[in-house]
Amino acid sequence: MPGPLETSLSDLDCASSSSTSDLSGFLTDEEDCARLQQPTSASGPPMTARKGSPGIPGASDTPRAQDDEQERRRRRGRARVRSEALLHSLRRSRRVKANDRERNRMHNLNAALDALRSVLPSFPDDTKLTKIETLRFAYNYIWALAETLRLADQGLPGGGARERLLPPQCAPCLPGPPSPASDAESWGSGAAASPCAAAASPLSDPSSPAASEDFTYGPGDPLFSFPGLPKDLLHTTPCFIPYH
DNA sequence: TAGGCCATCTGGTCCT
DNA sequence: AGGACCAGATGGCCTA
Repeated sequence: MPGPLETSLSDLDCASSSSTSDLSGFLTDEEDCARLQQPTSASGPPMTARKGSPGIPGASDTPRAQDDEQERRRRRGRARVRSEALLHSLRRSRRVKANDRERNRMHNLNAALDALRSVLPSFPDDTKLTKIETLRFAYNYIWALAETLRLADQGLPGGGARERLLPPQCAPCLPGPPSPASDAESWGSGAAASPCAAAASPLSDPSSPAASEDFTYGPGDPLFSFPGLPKDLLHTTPCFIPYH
């Protein structure tokens, strides 16, 4: 049976962890608490190993000396449980705080992604782009806009050599001047591990707006509007697809 | 029901 | 020491 001190400390520890909104970590907490609430005898081996060794020589024979020894053991046991509980409590509170910060950090990241989604051309059916789609789409969109500006500066109508229209990440697909190496992994896992992989079959995905027969884009296009973007840009840029 | 996406927890590492 | 960042694990939800 745990003494009053052990019980109160363990209860305090469990209460502190359960008072948080942290639910998934709660199970392990309960296990830890259960461990902490084990009877003092459960923390036994060190105690039994010391049996009879300390104390005044010759005095442990009397009943009074045996009582004192037992009391000392009980105190040591209580102190040990108390320090373990405090350590656990400290670790737990740090973990809970770290979880809170991490949650907040991810919320900020998601908010930034939402902000990014809000400035990207939207689809009519209110489909929310996934995170990876948002990033890919944003990349392509920025590139397309930059390309539009560049072509406008050159007085070109929007056509041009295919090579010139490829974003740097697609360069490995083609012979030509070197450009920054693409990091295929950064484009996520799955079928389209890189823009180049996506470029292999630009219109193959029937769910892609670009695959639709009546697909158009440009000012006023209800499906997939990239304001001011030269129309043939899409068809000359295999990487220019929001979906993989 | 399998697979994709997501939120959350967690422990490790790096930075201030 | 504490916070930020990261990647792995896990479980829930949704859809084909």
